[in-house]
Amino acid sequence: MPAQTADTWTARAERVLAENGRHAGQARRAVVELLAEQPCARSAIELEDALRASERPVARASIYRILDELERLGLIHKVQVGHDRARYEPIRTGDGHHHHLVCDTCGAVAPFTDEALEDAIRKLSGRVPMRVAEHEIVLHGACERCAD
Amino acid sequence: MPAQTADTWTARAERVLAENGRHAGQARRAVVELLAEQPCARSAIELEDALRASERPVARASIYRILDELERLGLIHKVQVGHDRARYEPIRTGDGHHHHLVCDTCGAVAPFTDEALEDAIRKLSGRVPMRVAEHEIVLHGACERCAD
DNA sequence: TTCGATGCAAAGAATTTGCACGCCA
DNA sequence: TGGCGTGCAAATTCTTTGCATCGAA
Repeated sequence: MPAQTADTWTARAERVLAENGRHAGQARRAVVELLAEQPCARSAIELEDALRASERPVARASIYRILDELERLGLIHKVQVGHDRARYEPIRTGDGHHHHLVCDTCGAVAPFTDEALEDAIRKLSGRVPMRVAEHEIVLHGACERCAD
Repeated sequence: MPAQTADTWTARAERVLAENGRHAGQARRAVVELLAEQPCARSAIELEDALRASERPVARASIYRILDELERLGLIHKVQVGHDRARYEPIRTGDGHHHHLVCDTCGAVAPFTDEALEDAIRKLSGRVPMRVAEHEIVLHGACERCAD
């Protein structure tokens, strides 16, 4: 049940923030709750728009600061899908990590997972001249709606 | 021999440009030749710096226009490695396509290839709710120099 | 001589920083 | 009360556009 997953992440986020001596501001709470509801990565601007339309608008600078902090605390991932701005999404402990499909026509972003792909990455990581910490995979193309 | 590969790409670029009714300007020639020498993806700013230090400086706006045109003609790829600016690299017909390793410490970018990975992507592409045209894979971590 | 090519400056868009004030622990 | 939290405006950085001029076919 996705609602519970969201709650869990929200709760963990609040806890981690508190443990790190952060006060509980309203702007940050609004951002955390909004992030928890997202099905996939969102940009700072998208979050700002959604918040402006809500009951708790948050200044753009605050959004960037909050996102930056959440990333440093390991609560969200900053991903560079599409050829434009950065996007952010919660790191949930339950569901494994996923990658992204990007429609180059309408800009839609959707998640996908593939174990064979992860396996290939794992094996590959040992053979490469680098200590691999993360990986990011983006498939570009036309989504079902735009392909027709 | 890499020099020949570079020559081949340069020649193809000049040909494609001519076929599309483009005049042969000096700024564009300088950019094309510089791109041909690069071992991996470069940003517009990096190209500008290299050109300013050379005998044929090119205005930044011209560099962006040239890169944009080369991309539209299918001569270079625009890739979003790292969490920052866009990078560009020639599309050579000979050597297959590759992906990127990015050092999060020093920012270095290096290419790698892996057939198992490509295979996984090919198989995956059919199962996904999208007509996949391209894919981009980036491994983040610490390069050999920075890992020590 | 006709367009494309290019430089320079200004405009834009995304992101960051400085500073003063407000609010939580 | 002290320090984090937040908003607003200004500053940065990367990229694009407007416009006048130069150069290649």
